[in-house]
Amino acid sequence: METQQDLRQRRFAPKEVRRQQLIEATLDSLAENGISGTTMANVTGRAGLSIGIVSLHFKSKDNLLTSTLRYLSEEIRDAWVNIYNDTSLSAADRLRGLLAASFDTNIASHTKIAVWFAFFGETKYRQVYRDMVEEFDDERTGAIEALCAEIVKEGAYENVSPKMLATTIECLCDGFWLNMILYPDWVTPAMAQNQFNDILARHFPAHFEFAPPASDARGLT
Amino acid sequence: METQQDLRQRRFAPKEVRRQQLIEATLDSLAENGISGTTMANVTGRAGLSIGIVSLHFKSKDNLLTSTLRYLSEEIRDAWVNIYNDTSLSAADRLRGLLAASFDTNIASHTKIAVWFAFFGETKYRQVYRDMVEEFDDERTGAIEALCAEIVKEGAYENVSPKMLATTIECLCDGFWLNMILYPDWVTPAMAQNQFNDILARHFPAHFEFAPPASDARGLT
DNA sequence: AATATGAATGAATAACTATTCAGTCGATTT
DNA sequence: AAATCGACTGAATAGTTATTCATTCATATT
Repeated sequence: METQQDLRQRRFAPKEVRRQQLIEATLDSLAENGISGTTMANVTGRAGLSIGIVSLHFKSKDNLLTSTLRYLSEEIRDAWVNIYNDTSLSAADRLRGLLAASFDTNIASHTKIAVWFAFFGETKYRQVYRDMVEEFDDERTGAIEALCAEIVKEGAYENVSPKMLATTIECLCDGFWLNMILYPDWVTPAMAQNQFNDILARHFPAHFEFAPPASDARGLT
Repeated sequence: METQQDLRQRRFAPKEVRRQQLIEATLDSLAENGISGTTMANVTGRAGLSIGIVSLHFKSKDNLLTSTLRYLSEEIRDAWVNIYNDTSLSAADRLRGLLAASFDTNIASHTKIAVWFAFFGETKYRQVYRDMVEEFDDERTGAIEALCAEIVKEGAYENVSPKMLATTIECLCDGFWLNMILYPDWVTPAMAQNQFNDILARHFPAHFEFAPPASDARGLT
């Protein structure tokens, strides 16, 4: 049987294999060097291919970057949508699952988070991001809001605005992501999970439990 | 009397005026074009000066960027430290003031936030950021933690970890900043203030009041 | 085995950019 | 008024990078 790995090493491979191979090399280069340091030579060198290969499979560098962003955004959407759509689970479990998916180490690896922020760093690509991902972002915020609304209804909670809480959760996600790459030793996915749980327990005490305080007390100065 | 503005227009001006002028042009260029689009010609052109001026006042482009980051980080530190150090205010008011300063439109303008994220976007400058700002970041998180601890003591609140809450606040700040430049029509400084108030009211009900729900209810779908 | 196909190569090109530095020019001093 | 000073200029330089395309070569077809 011929594996993907074999195909990559061979001189000729199907277009889709090469495209994926180049996108992954681009992810690595963007994470390591940012947009200004990501050159064609760098990307193709990482992939073990020649300079000219990009113009063959993607017309231009710009198109390669755009395709890379599309790949990332579709990957992360797939990750949370599956859990969100599983209506056999309770709303609280679906919310827990959606957040867990957002900090899964495959989806939110150091490399991939760094690439997101590489795109956020320049107006030009921030616009590309908006044009491409705004719909997904809206969908995701809407999903979180819907889950919060369902939990509010179940628990007859007062003084909780699902829309407001959804926005807070989204912004907090982004903030954790940023601090995970700025200070990886300090901010970890486990910490993010823990803090989300705390926030949710404060809003929905019948649905979420406070974590035992031991893990945090240790860190107090 | 000779104003700063006059000095800028003249062929000769003191070094400090030129340095500041170049830093401001760099801020604008970084916000508009990111790091990869910020060229010497672009920066000096904006400042109405010639190409060679950067090497005269800053040795290199790299030094210009580093100096720009230092300027930003000192500016934001000055903004919150003044309020934090005013011990005539209550801890709750000092926390409110610190957060208000972080979303002040001079400190956290669209341009300046975009510049922060330009530096976060590339590993190389993320490292520069860490080396330069980590101390300030620690100081700020420590200040927020200390204020939270004081409020906890005042209110004899249980189940609130100052360290954990400080981290949440910091991450939420960053998340709001990002979304303010990604979706400026959706996420505004006023919204950020409102959400911080809600979070704090949930932790410290005797110190912070929930805002009237009217402003949010309008937005519900 | 000969031919055809098209994926892949990489040298060459054209465009761009940071840095340098000899010369310019307004202000100050003598 | 002449000389000095030093902030400023911008053409020239050296280096980098995206893009192109004639050529190479593994595989498929006849």
